[in-house]
This record gives sequence, C-alpha cells and structure tokens, in this order.
Amino acid sequence: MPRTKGDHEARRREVSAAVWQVMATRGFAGLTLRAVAAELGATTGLLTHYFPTKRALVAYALDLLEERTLARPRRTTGAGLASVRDALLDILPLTPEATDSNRIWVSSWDASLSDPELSADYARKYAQSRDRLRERVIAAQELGELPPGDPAEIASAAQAFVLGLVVQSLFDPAAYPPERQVQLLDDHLARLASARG
Amino acid sequence: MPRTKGDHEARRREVSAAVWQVMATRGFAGLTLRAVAAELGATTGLLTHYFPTKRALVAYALDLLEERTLARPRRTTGAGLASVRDALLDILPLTPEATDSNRIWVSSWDASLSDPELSADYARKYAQSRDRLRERVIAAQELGELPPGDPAEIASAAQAFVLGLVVQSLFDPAAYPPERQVQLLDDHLARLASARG
DNA sequence: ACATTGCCATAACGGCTGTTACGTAAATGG
DNA sequence: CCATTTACGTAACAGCCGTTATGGCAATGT
Repeated sequence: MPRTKGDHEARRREVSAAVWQVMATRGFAGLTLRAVAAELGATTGLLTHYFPTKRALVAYALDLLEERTLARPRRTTGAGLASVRDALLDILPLTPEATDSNRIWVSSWDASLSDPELSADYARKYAQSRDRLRERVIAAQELGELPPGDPAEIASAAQAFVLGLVVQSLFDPAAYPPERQVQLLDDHLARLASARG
Repeated sequence: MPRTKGDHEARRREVSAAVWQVMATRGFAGLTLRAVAAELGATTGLLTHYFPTKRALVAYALDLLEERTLARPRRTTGAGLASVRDALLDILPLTPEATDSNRIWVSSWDASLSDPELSADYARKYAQSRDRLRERVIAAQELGELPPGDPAEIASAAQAFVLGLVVQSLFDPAAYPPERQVQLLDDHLARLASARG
C-alpha cells in the first residue's frame, strides 16, 4: 500500500477496483463503505479522504468502469457483418472479466430505475450504443451482407437480443456457456442475413 | 381498513399489494417495512403480525406476483406462430400493470444474483418458461409457419430478445412505446418465419 | 356478561449505515 | 532541521433498519 504523496488519481482508481470487486460479489445492495474499505485492507477514513460522499464514489467507479470497457482492446476481425458480430461479442459475458462487468451493470439497474437522473443517463448510453451499432449495420448492408431494411430496427433488435442473453447467462451460466452464447448470436445474425428484404 | 377477524390470508394479499407498490416506485433498495406499512396506512406492527420476517414477506409477495402473472387473462388469438407471439406479448410491458410487474422483476435481480438460492430459483423459472415457449415453436413448425431447426434454440433466442426488450423499454419508455415493442417483436418473428431452414 | 382471542399501535432495542471530527505519522518543501 | 501538507486510522455521531416486547381495543365464543 503506497504511502507516498501525489498519486491521488491513481489511488482513486485503486479504490474503484475495490468497489467493482464488492459489487461483483455482493451486488449493489451489499455495497458498503466498510466492505470496500475491507477489500482494500483499509478503513472508511481512506474512502472519505478520496471521495466526499458514497454517491460520488459509486458514480466515479461506474464511470471508470464504462470508460475502461470502451477503451479495452476490442475485437476487429473485419468490416460489415463481421464488425456487427464483433461489437455484440464484446458485450457478452464470455470471459470472467466481462462477466463481472455485466454483473455490476445489471446490479446497478435497481438503483438506476428508481433515480430519474441515472435512468436518463442509462437511456442515453444505450441510445448511443445503438447508434454505433446502426452504423455497422448500414456498412454491412452496403456490402450486401445484410438485406435492406431499417438499420435502426435491426440494431435495436440485435441490442435487445444481446442484452437479454447477458441476463440469461448471468442467472444460468451452466445453461449458457460461452460457446452457446456465440452460437445463439451467430444464429441470430444468420437469420438477419438470410431474411428477405 | 377491516378490523374483522378470520380473513388472514386475504390480509396477507393486501400487504403484498403494498409491497408491489413500494417496489415498483422505490425499487428493491427502497423496500422498507416502514415504507410498506405507510403504503397501507398502518405501522410495522401489522406487518410483523402477518409475517415473521421481512424475507418471508418479500418471498410471499414475489411468489404471489408470479402466481397472479401466470393466472391472469392471457392472449389467445390462435395456434402455432400466433401462440408464440401471444406468449411473448404477454411478457412485454405494454400496459401499466405489466410495466410495474417487469419493474419489480428487474429490481429483484440484484438481490437474486447475490443469493445462490434465489439465483437457482430464477434459472429454473426461466428454463420452465423456455420449455413452454419451445412447445409452441414446435407446434408452429408442424403447421409449417416456422422453418425446421432446433426449437430450443429458437425459443432461447426469442426469450432473450423479449427479455432485452423489456429492459430497454423500462429504461427508455419514450423510445419504446407499446407500438414499437410490438413492431420489433413482429419483425423478429417475421425473420424467424422467412429464414431458410 | 364475561373471558378469550385476534388485531394492531406504540415504543424500544441493538445493529449497521454514511458521515464527521480529530489525531497522528510520514512525506514533502524550504 | 523545521513547517507544512498529505494520507490515512480511530472513534464517535445521528439516522434508519429489522426485530421484539408490551399493551389495549375490538371482535368473537360461551
């Protein structure tokens, strides 16, 4: 544990990692300042030193998680339909880290739905993700890999499908191992590709 | 407020309705015995009189909600593909009551994912729902309304799609009004029907 | 009419929560 | 080498939580 000065922001990121750990194991309801402190091997005094309030701590941790998720190395195996597939594969809980992220994400829904501000924030993020997906769908259509049709509808449907698959996988990982998730996604994409415009 | 004796079970159902109300508005995190009591215009003494513990109260309310959801009047506009569509429409938050139910449902996920017992219970319920859906898919295939292919896969995909659509609709009801939800579902079913086996 | 029982309010309990105040030791700057 | 700042630990606070104990009032059985 560093006792040196000056690495303020770095320490805040370490704290965030502890928040993620607690959320992934105990859920949002079990997220306590004392639990986070214990995860760090410290006390609540450390937390209050770096964050004015719990809300600020959680907000920072969730923002940082999203930032890391967006900035992580992503699949890029091709253009068109392959890039649509990549974007969707990047969401699924195919690895332990992705599972934790999705776990945290789902756990935060309860609080978000009760808070209009957070709810609007989520709606905005989903809309953004949908737009990015739509661009890839358009590209796939231009390559002739997907039949014509409203790309926004196709993107919305694909997003909903993956979102639901995430939830199913979290609740029943035995029934939805990675291969099965990929299989279901590929079937979905195959149906998109073979549908008559 | 009835002060007569003997309607013990009926009173427990009234309490459950208050639990639903609180969960739909404040979420699982805001579900407090005092909040439920206030919703009833009573005190916590009433609650402890009818339920030994909070866990028992919540379990009863959620079980009753599921029972009511299964027993409610359902769509039955036909057989085969139409019955698949009906089953999926019955899940979507197309009415205020269905929205509340889904809201409660999603809110309970945080606690469920942290509790292996509850998690297994959810996995079992989802598997059951999937099996029922699979039966309808098979019927639709036998009628020639759906191309051949593993009915379990088709059912899983449809379930995931609807589940994701539920979440999206809850977070962004403005972007997913009932017509849009139905539209997206019908598009999904149309793609299923037109896919080459 | 009376005793009993069901129904519920009131009040208090210990425990856990986020937050605050304070103390202190180490790192830093001059 | 000293003054200052940073980085925490410690301890306590009020507030809310679920739970329990107690008491009274009204409905019920006799």
